[in-house]
Amino acid sequence: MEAKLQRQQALSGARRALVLDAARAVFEELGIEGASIREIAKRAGYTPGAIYTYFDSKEAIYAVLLEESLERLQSSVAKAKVPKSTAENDSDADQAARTLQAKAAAWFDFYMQNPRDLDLGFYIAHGLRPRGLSPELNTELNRKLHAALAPCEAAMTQLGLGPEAALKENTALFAQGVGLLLLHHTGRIRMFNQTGAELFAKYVQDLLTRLTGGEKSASDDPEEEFKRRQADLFG
Amino acid sequence: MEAKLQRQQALSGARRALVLDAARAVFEELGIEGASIREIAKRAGYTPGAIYTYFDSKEAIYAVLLEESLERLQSSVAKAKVPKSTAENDSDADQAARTLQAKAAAWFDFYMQNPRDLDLGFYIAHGLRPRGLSPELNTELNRKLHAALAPCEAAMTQLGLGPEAALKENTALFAQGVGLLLLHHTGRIRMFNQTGAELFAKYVQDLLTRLTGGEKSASDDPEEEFKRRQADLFG
Amino acid sequence: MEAKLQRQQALSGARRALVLDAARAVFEELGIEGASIREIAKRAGYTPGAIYTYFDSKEAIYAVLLEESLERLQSSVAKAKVPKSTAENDSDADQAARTLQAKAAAWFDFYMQNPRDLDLGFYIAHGLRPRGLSPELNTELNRKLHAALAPCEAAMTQLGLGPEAALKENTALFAQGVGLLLLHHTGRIRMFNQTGAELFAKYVQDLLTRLTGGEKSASDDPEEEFKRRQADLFG
Amino acid sequence: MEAKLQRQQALSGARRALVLDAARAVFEELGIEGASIREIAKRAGYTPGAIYTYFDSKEAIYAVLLEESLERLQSSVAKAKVPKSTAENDSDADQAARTLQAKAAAWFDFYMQNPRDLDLGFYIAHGLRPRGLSPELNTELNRKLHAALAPCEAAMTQLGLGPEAALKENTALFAQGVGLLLLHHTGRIRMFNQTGAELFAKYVQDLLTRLTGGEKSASDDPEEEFKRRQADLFG
DNA sequence: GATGAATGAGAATTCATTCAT
DNA sequence: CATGAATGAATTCTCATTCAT
Repeated sequence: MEAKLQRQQALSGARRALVLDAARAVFEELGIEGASIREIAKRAGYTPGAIYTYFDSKEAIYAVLLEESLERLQSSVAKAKVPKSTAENDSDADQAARTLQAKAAAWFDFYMQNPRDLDLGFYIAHGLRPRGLSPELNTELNRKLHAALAPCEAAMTQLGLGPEAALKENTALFAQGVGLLLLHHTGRIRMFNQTGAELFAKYVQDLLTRLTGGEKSASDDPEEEFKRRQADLFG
Repeated sequence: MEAKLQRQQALSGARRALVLDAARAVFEELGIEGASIREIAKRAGYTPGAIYTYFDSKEAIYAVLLEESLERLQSSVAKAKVPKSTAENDSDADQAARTLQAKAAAWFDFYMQNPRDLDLGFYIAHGLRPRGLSPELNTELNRKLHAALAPCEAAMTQLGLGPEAALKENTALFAQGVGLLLLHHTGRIRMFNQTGAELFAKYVQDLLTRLTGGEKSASDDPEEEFKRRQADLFG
Repeated sequence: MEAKLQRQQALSGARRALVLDAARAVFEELGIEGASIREIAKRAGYTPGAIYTYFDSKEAIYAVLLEESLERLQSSVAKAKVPKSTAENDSDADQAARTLQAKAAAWFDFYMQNPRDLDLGFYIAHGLRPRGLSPELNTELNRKLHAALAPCEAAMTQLGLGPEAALKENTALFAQGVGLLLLHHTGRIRMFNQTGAELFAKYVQDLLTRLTGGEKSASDDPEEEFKRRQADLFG
Repeated sequence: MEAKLQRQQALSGARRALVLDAARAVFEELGIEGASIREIAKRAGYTPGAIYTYFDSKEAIYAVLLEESLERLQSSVAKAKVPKSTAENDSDADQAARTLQAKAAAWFDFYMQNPRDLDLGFYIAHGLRPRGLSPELNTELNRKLHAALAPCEAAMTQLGLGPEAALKENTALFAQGVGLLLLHHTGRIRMFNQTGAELFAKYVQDLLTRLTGGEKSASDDPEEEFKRRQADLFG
């Protein structure tokens, strides 16, 4: 009996996942504006009405997808490896610097390779403004985004910044990344003959320089380090 | 006969402008998602069908509106006054620094106060990807955006950067601003307890520090300067 | 040019009327619950969307239909002929009595023969309670209903009732009629082995007796008069 | 085995009753239009499909509910107390008059305070015409309604009316009440500046006057009696 | 140049009902 | 007995666009 229940729940979950997969695929292909319950149902092999067995509304699907997305983001950042030092005199600050670089690159890279996830994040901001989002969910989503960005902030604290300053710098870092990603995904970055990744790496580099007073860099040779970071991003 | 033709063309242009005015008003009020040909027509005193006398499609209206928007942007930046020095030993570099600050603040401020223009800019990037945009128009739009941002780039060159470096820094500056604006308009910036304007001013400040080796600041007292900038932005 | 305009307006009105006719037919056949924009459009030879060229909403159609209905009701009452007296000693009171009988029979008869019009009247009372009805429209509809029932009230006044008493009696009269109509149209009246018309005539008769102190009847022979009324109702 | 069968039937009946309770609550709260199998099931703690174990269709639920409603109506009327006379010379006719008043007030009051029950009664007359109602059930419902109204009819007989006349008057009485209730529940009565209860009491009063030739009233002071009746209705 | 009419596709939901499990 | 899944048809309404007049 328990086994049966488990099987059923698994099935149910699987079918729900099927719908989510379909929704993801639709978003991927048609974008958020092109997505519709009709289309999602069609891809999932369902009647439109059947979707409502699994989700209360279209917005509810968006919300779940976004939650998932943020979880993947956080997981990506968490899993990002911080390179070990090759130098002898590796200080705590050096370690923190490498952490900042690695974690920042991780979230930037995530959105670089998953543009629709960025869309999703800003969709709720319907025309760049929030809507259809319960305050609780909003809080939850903020929490998840924060969690994903927290490692960078922690690294900055270790580099000597106070909590307020660290928050400020982390916000600026996030803004820089988001701006570059937007420019990249809209093709506007080409107009500047730049790549988003390159500029983001440079930003992080400059940030470190600022934070460590220029004395300490994450690598002895900034140029070399820069190229390594590049490779990391798209490796 | 020629006179008649001219008169007719002038009239036509005026009526076209009427439609554009209506469209602008609709976007301003209802946002891009809320806009519809019906609504635009109603406000212009036309029936929906009549709109197609002046524009081939809804997207065509968007495009023209965006062009206009970029022109206003450029004009705002051009008109932005660079403060005269009060110090005796005012160098060219000091002048360039003040220019950079003023011009950057100008475009940032423009989008801060006209969020719909930002929407418009990114709309064409329907879900953050271009659509309904001919390559020629795209090029033209890029040109106009570039023109608006050029003063900042020029100032950087004057501060000693080579053309490539200046372009790079200008791109980064733009990305930073766009990121902050996005965060601001979506309300996400509150999650960081920051204001976009403040962080943007800080970014420009840090940029100047980097460019002038820290010796020269646009103002003798960075803190005071910072507050002045703030006032500028929302004065 | 004027002729053209007139022709167009006539056409437009005709098409609008076409939709109304279709709506009326649908109501007639399917009842108010069975009516739908789809169905109305189909009968009118239109796409559902086309209906919205003529009416803002489904409720708007209902409203117009109901207004029309009340106008027809009023017109029916207005046109109802009051029989001349055959007696020599015909007083004003006799005349008023005959008026009351004729006018009351007129509105009762109207709803007897047009059950859907009664439905319509009470539809707005969605499950016996008003909805989707702007206060202005509601007032207007009330006004129209009042106008249709006014002649009865006037007759009662002439029979010596004060304004308040006349209003009271008219309300009771209307309630009696409505109740009987309801019983009739739902088939419940058969359960009483009665006909609505007969009972309504009796009510009016009794009312007259009450009002004239029993001395005066509209006819010298109540029974004969009663049968005449019956014939009137369904003649 | 029989015991088991009985137990099962009892259980089944209880569960069926559970569904009915839920349905009643839903109707009470949401009205007939707002009711849905889904909602009823939810409140009964069931899934929609389960409802079909107990009822063949939505309409079947309505029917049972209406039967119950009529039983409650009858019970209300049966339980209605007839006031004892305070006068010395209390005749049978006086007693009958008081009975008529009390019983009529009882059913009127029942529907006054339970508007949904009235809805239910006329729902089956979907748009004022029967549907989804088997002839047998219809007969049964009629029988129940009759039973509820019978006491009034009996009182009239005691007041001297022949069977036919009593039936006729009872029908008229019912029609009057139903008409007033409808006017009341749809808010239309306000348009006449009247209250349904007041007018119904007056009707009964007039009826008694007619039946007793004006000599006998249920009370010596009609005005006082009238006020007492009012209190009865809404006490 | 402009209108009014109309299309046809599409939007998100809701619903009573069925049925394998 | 009850569930959960699914259907399929229906609901009102919106929209960009076309086109004869």
